[in-house]
Amino acid sequence: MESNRKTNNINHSVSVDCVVFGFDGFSLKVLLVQRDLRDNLDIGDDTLVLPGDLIYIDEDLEDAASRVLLDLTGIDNLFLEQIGAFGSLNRLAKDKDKVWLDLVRPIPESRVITIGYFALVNIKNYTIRPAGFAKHVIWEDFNEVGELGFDHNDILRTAIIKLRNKLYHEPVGFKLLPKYFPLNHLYTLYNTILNSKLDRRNFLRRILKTGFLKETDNFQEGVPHKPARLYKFIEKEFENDNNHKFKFY
Amino acid sequence: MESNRKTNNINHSVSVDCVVFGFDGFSLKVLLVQRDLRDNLDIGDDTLVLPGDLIYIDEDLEDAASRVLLDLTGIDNLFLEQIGAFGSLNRLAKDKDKVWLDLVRPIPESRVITIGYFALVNIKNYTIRPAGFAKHVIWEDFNEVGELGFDHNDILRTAIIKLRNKLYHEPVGFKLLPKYFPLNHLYTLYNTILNSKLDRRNFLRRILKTGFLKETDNFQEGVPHKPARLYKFIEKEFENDNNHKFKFY
DNA sequence: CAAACTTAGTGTAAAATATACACTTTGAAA
DNA sequence: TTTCAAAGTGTATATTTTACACTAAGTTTG
Repeated sequence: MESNRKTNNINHSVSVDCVVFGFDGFSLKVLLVQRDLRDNLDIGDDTLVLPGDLIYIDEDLEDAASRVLLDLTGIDNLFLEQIGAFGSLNRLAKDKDKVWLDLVRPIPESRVITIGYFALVNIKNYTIRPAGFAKHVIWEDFNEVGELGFDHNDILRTAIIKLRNKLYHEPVGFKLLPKYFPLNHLYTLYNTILNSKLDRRNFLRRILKTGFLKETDNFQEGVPHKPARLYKFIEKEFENDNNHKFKFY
Repeated sequence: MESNRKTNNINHSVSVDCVVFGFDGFSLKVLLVQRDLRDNLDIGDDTLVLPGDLIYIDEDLEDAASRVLLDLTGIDNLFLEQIGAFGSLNRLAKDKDKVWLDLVRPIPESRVITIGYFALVNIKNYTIRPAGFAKHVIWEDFNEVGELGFDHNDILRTAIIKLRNKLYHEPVGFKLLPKYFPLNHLYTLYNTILNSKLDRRNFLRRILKTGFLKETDNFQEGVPHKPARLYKFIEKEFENDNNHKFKFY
């Protein structure tokens, strides 16, 4: 991102790329950046890519992912989880990718392995970073994502699978919602992401039985129908090793 | 491994490390190598590590893992799955680790990120590679693994969690068994790896209902009791995206 | 102000699955 | 031919899932 960074403090073999998921109440969104404009180039390349960057030589992987997202959204301390490493030899081999690499990278021909991360954010919290490339950042509808640069479609594909599995086995859907939310928002979130139409009654029963939700005394406001009670997520211990027993849905 | 490899064909920032699981009928085993002897050093360092190596600059990640395991076991085409990337800044910072790096690596001080893989092998197929460092390779009982070099205990910890989750949701236990096996072997395998004592009757019923097992006309031989029927695994389509529905156990 | 509308919120019967046991069978060894 | 050890099968009960239906309560409309 900052192009004045000292070259010798950069690891030219390893980058991070981030899949940031958001939910606007209707559909699942992914944060994408326009790679051309991002670096103030003008090579007529409007290719969209995941936000990412080479890591510093003295930077932990997750810190690098955090930094990229902080630069981009101004939000710190996002929920982040590693997707895995992507190192296919031809991951940067598209013609357009090469043009971009030549212009931006000090060692354009070097082989780069990327570590994918995914983040879940409450889309309402997202404020465009005032300066710089912020205007070239978009929330793209997940189902309308086209061909991305590099191997980013692969990374995205892996990310959505991880997200779906997580949704089934871990209390993670809340991270896409504001602090207080009506149960129906959680319900549509599950339906949207899992691409299903769960039975509403059964969903509510099950989600409440998990014990991760606490009802509050607040209700929806400004809705043209009976306002629903707002719930909040209760932080509880959750052992990853036991997550097969846990059916969040 | 081969130290005559050309330095400029190596990516000095990225390595692979492999967790190879085996099952001997009683306990879960992990393949470990003695790092000192492996490279024909004599620095009085008997530290055990996971098999691994720097990747070649023109080598896919999984190919690198395969290569390491082929060198080690002579077995090709192992079941391999990525665990993730491990890139903590202090992952090579133990004193003993540094001594070893100084002796073996052309650029000992370089920061190395490693990609972990795990493999499941039928331990009976494992033949020690005739030459070289093979005698410094051991099958260690999983429960008796002590402090390993580098951050390899972290990698191992992540691997066992992945293995357990996989065992619950995917038909993967077979890969640790020979082609034909009695159901009881599968049963003890599950109990061993999951650290549980499942109800035998219910286990058998469930495992058969999955449809991934086919009975054969062969039976155990040389056992001092009623010989059990041998089963084999049926290759079927398995969608990773649907694996929450699938309870293998 | 009453009727219509929309989503909130709850009840339940039937089907399917999980759990907890117990018993029978069969080959080898004593 | 009796004993032993593990193979292999049955079932009653508890629990969970599924499928569906109804009532409640604000808002808007006529």
